[in-house]
Amino acid sequence: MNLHYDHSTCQTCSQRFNSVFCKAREEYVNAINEQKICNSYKKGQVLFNEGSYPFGVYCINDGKVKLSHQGDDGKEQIIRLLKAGDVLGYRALLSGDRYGASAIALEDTKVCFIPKELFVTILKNDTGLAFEMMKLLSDELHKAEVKLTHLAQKPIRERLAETLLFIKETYGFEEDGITLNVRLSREEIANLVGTATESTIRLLSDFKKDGMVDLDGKKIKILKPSLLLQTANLQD
Amino acid sequence: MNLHYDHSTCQTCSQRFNSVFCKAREEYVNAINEQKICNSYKKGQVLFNEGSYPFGVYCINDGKVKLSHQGDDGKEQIIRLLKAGDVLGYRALLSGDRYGASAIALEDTKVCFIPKELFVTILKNDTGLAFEMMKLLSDELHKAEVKLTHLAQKPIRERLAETLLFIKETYGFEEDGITLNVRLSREEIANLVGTATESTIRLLSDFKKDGMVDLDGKKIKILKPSLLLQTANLQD
DNA sequence: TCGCAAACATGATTTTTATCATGTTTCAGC
DNA sequence: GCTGAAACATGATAAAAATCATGTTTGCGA
Repeated sequence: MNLHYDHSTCQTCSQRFNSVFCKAREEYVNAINEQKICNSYKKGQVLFNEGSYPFGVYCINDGKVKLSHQGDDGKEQIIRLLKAGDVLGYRALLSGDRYGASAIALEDTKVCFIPKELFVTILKNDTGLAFEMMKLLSDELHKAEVKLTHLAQKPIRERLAETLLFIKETYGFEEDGITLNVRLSREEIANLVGTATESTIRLLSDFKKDGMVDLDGKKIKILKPSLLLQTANLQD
Repeated sequence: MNLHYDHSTCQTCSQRFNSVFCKAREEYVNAINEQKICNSYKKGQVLFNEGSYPFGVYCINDGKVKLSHQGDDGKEQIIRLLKAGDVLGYRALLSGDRYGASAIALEDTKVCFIPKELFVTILKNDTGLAFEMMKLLSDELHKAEVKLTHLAQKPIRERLAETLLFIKETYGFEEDGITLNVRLSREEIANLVGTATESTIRLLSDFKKDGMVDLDGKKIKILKPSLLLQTANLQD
């Protein structure tokens, strides 16, 4: 047991400067602190399932989570990658909808749950937070639209390079400064890129041959970010 | 000049029951009525350009507009189709960002412009409208995520069928009850589906052979919606 | 209404990507 | 450390889709 970890108050939460919720007025931060429910999820465990109704929002205190949408043929499509400080579950709640995707822990993860009523009450009374939520939604919408365009127009090689850079941006490196700080299977990377697992494996081998990355099991080292960026062929 | 058309007041606007803005409190509807600027755009004219900064939001009074995003290689990707009552330009404004896409009139279109300051003031003071905006953003985000998954996982034939049904849902039929009530070039349909123009032309011919649609220049008639739906292979 | 450019159409070919098959490695659990 | 299942890897093949080429139609402006 890790005695240094303490999520008993939002005031001492390790994410108190990262989350959107830290932008709420103090009285509401206190209310969240009183009503939140903290939970731990082991790698692979499900926070919520696509198709079920939301009863609150989640804030990641520590760990990593994937949001994945089930395609019509049952194939997974990873929609978003989330890290400490990120909020999830708000989309369905604000739409008044079922969850459009499932949230699954990519590693052992600590999460605070904020009940729907409290979340809505705060949004109603705290204009600042409401604007933050609108900004968050707008940013996500923009990212989705860009990804959509790339999915429609770019070859898989470019999309894989872009995805590796995206993972780097999201989770960063380990202490060595080159190893991606997350363990994703080839299949998960494929489901992020939107391609077949074999194509991903093959292209990763190519990237290794080209000296852009190094592969060591699930560990992926980014050797030449600039070459990857060039391969991704991003203009905007 | 059409004497029957009158957009002088929001109270008599033909879209006063369709737009999100009609959900604002009365005092704000009056404020919008005073400050809005109405404009007409001819087919092909640009309402705003990707990359420029927003200074307000637009509400379509009459007509049709496409929102398209420029891919890295300059190829158009149509992100959204808009009709009377729809609002556009809010995404960039709420993100504090440049426009992520250009808005172009698909036919002669009448639009009301609402200045940024007014829009923000109303959102700050009218919680109901703020929630409506959050719902709007959430719904758009959900649609984008579903489209993203389909783009990644479904073959072009299914996506074209889905797109035709989507156009039907958005713009409906002409008086005859079968002709899609919008003129889109094959290239535009391709840029909506995310494929090459030739592939779209070929598949439309196939659909015609299969008796699902009829083609008469740019007019597309939906003969068998149920067969199209089956071809689209939608589960959700 | 004539001419002409753009849009539409279709065949041939090439490229890209998925699928299938098969072998190897890795790693969790005994 | 052994073992078996899952993940990784790679070659061969097939399918899907883009591109290239060429001809036809359409519709707009002079």
